[in-house]
Amino acid sequence: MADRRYWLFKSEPTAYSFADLLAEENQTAEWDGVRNYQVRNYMRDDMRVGDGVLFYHSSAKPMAVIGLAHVVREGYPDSTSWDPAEKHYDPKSSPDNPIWMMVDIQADEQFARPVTLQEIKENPRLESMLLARRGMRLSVQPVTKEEWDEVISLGNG
DNA sequence: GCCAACGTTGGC
DNA sequence: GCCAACGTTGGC
Repeated sequence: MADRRYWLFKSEPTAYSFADLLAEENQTAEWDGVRNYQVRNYMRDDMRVGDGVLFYHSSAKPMAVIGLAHVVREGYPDSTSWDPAEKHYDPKSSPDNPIWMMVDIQADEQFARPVTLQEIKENPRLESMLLARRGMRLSVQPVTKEEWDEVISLGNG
């Protein structure tokens, strides 16, 4: 697993929380609904089975990384994109020309305590985390090995 | 509830 | 191909 990569997935817990993921069968869910090209490209080109996922609650109390998951299925077409009944329906997408991708993730563990956005911003070892950057709105972000290790040591330390 | 940041859209 | 308008994100 020398080239294992790490990611941060954002979710508003009122829409989908880490507890929701834990409640799924096999603690596994499709990460559908992504409608941003940069994130689509991460999912299509860079994510591999086994990659680590920091699960982050946005617009929440607290705003924090709350637990860990990992990728269990690599990028494949997001079927919700061509379903008119879906919230994130995109008429340009079809089964023959999918446009949007999703991956599956499986929960590993909830942290002993949430690692808040505030402490991430205040931690010099995490100052380069994309999450802490002004205006950074990507719902899926790459995370370095150093950042991954530091966040875990805060959450479980 | 506000609004800055930023991606997307569409007129030209 | 430019860029103003618009919609969304997401912290504050």
